[in-house]
Amino acid sequence: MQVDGILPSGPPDPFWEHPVPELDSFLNSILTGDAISLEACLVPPPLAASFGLSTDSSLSSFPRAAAAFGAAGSGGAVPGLGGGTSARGAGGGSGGQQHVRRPQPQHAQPPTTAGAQPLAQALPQAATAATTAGRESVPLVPQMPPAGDELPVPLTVPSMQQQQQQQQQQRQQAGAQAQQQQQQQAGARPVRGMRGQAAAAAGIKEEPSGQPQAAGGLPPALQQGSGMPPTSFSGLLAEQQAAATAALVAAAGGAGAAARAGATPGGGGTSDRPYSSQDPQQQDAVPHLRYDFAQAQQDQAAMVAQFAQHQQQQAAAAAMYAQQQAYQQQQQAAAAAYQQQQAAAAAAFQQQAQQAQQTQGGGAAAGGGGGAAAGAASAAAFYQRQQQAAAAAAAYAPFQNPYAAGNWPMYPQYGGQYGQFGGQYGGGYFPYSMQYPGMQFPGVQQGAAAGAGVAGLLPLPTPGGSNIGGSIMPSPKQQQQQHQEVVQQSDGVAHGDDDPCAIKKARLIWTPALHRRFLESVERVGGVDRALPKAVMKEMGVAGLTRENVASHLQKHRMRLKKEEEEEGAGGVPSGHHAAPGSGRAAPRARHDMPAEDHAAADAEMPDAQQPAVAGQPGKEDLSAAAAERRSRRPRRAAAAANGYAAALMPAPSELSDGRTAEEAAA
DNA sequence: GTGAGAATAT
DNA sequence: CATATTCTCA
Repeated sequence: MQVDGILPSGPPDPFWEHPVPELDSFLNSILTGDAISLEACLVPPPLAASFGLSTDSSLSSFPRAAAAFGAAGSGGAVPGLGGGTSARGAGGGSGGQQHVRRPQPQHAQPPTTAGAQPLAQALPQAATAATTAGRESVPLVPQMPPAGDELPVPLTVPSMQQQQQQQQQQRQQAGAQAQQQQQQQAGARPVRGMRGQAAAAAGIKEEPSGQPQAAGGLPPALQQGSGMPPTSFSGLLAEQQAAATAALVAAAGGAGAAARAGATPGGGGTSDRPYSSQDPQQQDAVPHLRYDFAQAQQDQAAMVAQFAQHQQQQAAAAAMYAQQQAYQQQQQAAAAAYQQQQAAAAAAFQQQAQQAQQTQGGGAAAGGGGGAAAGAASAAAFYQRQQQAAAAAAAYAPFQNPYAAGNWPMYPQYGGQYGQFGGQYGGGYFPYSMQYPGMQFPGVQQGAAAGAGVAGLLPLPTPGGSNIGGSIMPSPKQQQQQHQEVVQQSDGVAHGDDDPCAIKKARLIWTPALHRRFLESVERVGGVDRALPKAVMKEMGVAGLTRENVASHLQKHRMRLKKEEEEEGAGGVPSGHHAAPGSGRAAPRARHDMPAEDHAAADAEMPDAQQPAVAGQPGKEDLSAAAAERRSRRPRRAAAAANGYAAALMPAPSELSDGRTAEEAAA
C-alpha cells in the first residue's frame, strides 16, 4: 500500500519496525529493484536469521538455489526455497543448468562458513582465479611455448539445451529490449567489482538518499566500501545499485571495467570479478571471466523467490499487513528491476506489468498464498526478463566460431565439442575450452566482446588449471604477455578456503595443439615413461594448465600407448601413436566431416598456426627431438589411417612442420 | 548403452 | 606421483 512509508525518508512506520532492522534494508533493496545486483543475494546474517535461515546456508545456498531453480533441480538442498519453484516455472524454466555438476560432498551439506559471503565469491570461482594466482604462482615457463599451443586451456561449456531454446524464443522479443539495455548500460559507469556485495550486506556507508538510477552513473558513495553497518537504506541501495549496474554492464559486455574494479582501493581483497568477458581496452590487462552473468541472474532470481517465501513466513508469523506490503513490494521490485534494466520507462513498464501479471496469475492460480504467489510471480517475471535480456544480447552479437564443430575437421572429436560450445556461446573460442560445471555462458558477453571488435579469438575462460571461473584468454597476441597471468587466474576454482560450494574445475579439453605440446614436453622431460606431471606441466608452459590436468592426460596417454603396444603385439592393427584425442568415436565423424585431403588444411587452422609464434621458446632442439620421436612412429600413423581416423589422431606432417615453423620462426 | 576423455579420489 | 574411480558426453 504505502510504499512511501517504508522509505527512509518517510516517517518511521510502525509496521516496519521489524525485529530485524536489516529486513527493512533488504526489502527496500528489492523494492527499488536493486535486487538485481548480486549483492542482493547477500543476505545479512541477521536478516537471514529472521528468515529462519542459518546464516551460512542463507548465503551459500544461493548457488544451490540457482541450481534448484534450474531444471535439473539437483541442488535441492536449499531449505525453504519452495518459492523458487514457482518462480522458476513462471520464468520459463530455462534457468537451470542441466549439467551442473558440483562437488557433491560440499553441496550436500550446508557450508559451515559462518559469515555472509558474497554470492559473487561463491559463484565465480574463476573470479578468484586471479587471487589464486598467487597461491599457485604457476611457475609457468617464462618462455612462452609456441603460440598455438599456448592457448589457454580450452574449456567446454555445459550444455544448456533448455536455456538455449528458451533464449532463442525469447531472443526475438527481447532483442530490442536488450539492445536498449545494452546501450543504456554502456553509458553507465562501471563502478566496482561485485566484491562490494559483502559491503552491502555487511555494512554500507550512509549515504544521502540514493535513488535508483536507471542508467546513470552510480552514486559516488557506492564506490566506497565502508565496513560500517548499514545505516541507511539509501546506502544499501546505492551499493546494490552499483553492483547491479556493474553486473548489467558486464553482461552487456561493455564493462570489463566493472570486473576490473578490483582497482578500487577500498575494495579490499580481490576485487576483480571477472564477469565481463572482455573489455576492449582492458582485456589485456586482466582476463575476464565470462562465465556467469546468467548464473548470477539465476541466483538473484532464486534470491528473490526465496525472499518471497521468507516473506510469506514472516507475514504469517507477524501480521497480515506485513504480508500485503510484501506483496506490493515484490511487485514493485519487479517493476523497478525492469526499469532499471530497461531504459525505456513506459514501454518497459508496460511489459513488466504484463509479465508480472501473467506470472502472478499463474502463481495465484497455482494456489499459492497471496503474498507468496505474488512474490514468486515477481521473481519469475524478473528472472525471465533477465533471461531475455541475456538472450537478446547474445542475439545481437552473433559471432562466428572458427572452431565450430564443422571447422575442426581434423579433430572431429573436438569439433564436436566445440560445436556444442559454439552453439552455446555462439562465439569463437580458441581451441581450448573449458567446461565450467554449473555455469552458464550466455552468449551475451561473448557477443558483446565480439562486437567490441575483439579479434577472432576471444578470451576464453581459462580454467586455472583448475580454474573454474575460468579466466578468459587474452587475445592471441596478448596471450603471450599475459601468459603467466592467465595461468594464475586460471585457477579459478574455489580452493576450498572458505568456499564450500566451490565450483568444480572446468573441464580441460586437450586440443590437438595442446596435446602436441604435451607430447613435446613429455619428451623433453624424459619421455613418456619417465616424465612427471609437474615437470611436463612446467615444460608446457600453458596458461591455466594444472598439474592434475597433465597428470590425468599423462595417465591416459600412457594407457593408450600401452594399449597400442598390446594391440600391436597381438598383431592387431596398430593405432596412431598418440591417438590421443579423438580416437574412437571421432573416427567416423572425422571421415564424415572432412575428407582426408583437407587434413592439411585443418592443420593450418590449428591454434598454433594461428598464434603468433612465441619468442624465446626454449628447447627448440627438444622440439626437434620430439618431432623426430614422433616421426619414428609414423608408421603407426599409416596404420591408423587405415582405421580412417588416423589423420585426426596424428599430427599431420604438415602440422608438425607448421607448428615447428611457427615456433621456430618466433624464436 | 557404451566408450572415451577428463576430473577427482585414493 | 600413480592409479582407481567417477562424471559427462557423443
